[in-house]
Amino acid sequence: MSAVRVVTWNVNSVRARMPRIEAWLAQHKPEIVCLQETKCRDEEFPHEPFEKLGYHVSIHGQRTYNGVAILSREPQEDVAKGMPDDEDGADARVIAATVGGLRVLNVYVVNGKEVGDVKYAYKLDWLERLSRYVETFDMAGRVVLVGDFNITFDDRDVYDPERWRGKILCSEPERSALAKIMEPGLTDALRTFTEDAGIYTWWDFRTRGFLRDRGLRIDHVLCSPSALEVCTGVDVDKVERGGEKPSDHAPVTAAFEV
DNA sequence: ATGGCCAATTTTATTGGA
Repeated sequence: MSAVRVVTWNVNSVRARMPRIEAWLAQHKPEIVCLQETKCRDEEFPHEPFEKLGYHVSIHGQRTYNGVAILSREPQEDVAKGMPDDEDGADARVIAATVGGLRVLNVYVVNGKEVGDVKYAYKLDWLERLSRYVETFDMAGRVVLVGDFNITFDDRDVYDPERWRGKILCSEPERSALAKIMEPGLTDALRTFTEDAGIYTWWDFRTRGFLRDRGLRIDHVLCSPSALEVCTGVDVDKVERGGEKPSDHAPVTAAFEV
């Protein structure tokens, strides 16, 4: 038995965040790290600092927007970039890898801008495509789907549920789309440990939301049954959201005993 | 009720984020 921690963290630009990321990894030494919004081309990705910290690195990058990466202390197998039905030039929002028998799928879900916007329709369509992709995963094995889902599950994930009712990140069609993705057997790992409201993973820069703890829980760790069996906890590192030049998302860590 | 901040590129504005 050994501990494997899987971190999901929307870093909001890997290059702008590098000092914070390096310090955090050096402090916590997690085994697997899934990054979203790396915001750089593959050739611009800062491989060296991660390799010096002892990580194998797989990336699926894109200039300016999107971009995802998986870091791991153990080597990665069967790295898959994007989704099978991605067209040429599709957003770089998905990467998967197998590490130590754990199939890790890292996603950066479309934001959607606002309900009714063309980007909202794109979000729902994209989620439908993700659902079909997830169906191809072997849920009898240990599957962990993590990332920035840009969707809350329910009122407990929202600092002011009435204000957000039906709005982007909280609308029923988004939540239904997420439920459909989970239908093959995925569970929101955090909710197997606590029913508490007020656990957030993102706070708006613009409203200085972190100062008043006005946040949303939109970054999730979803586990197949056999992964959930060995999951021992899920933690949001709010400390990392404070200080100088943080991302607007906090890292979320799921611990496994495998 | 509204605006606010941050990062990258198109850079002294614009776009996107959530």
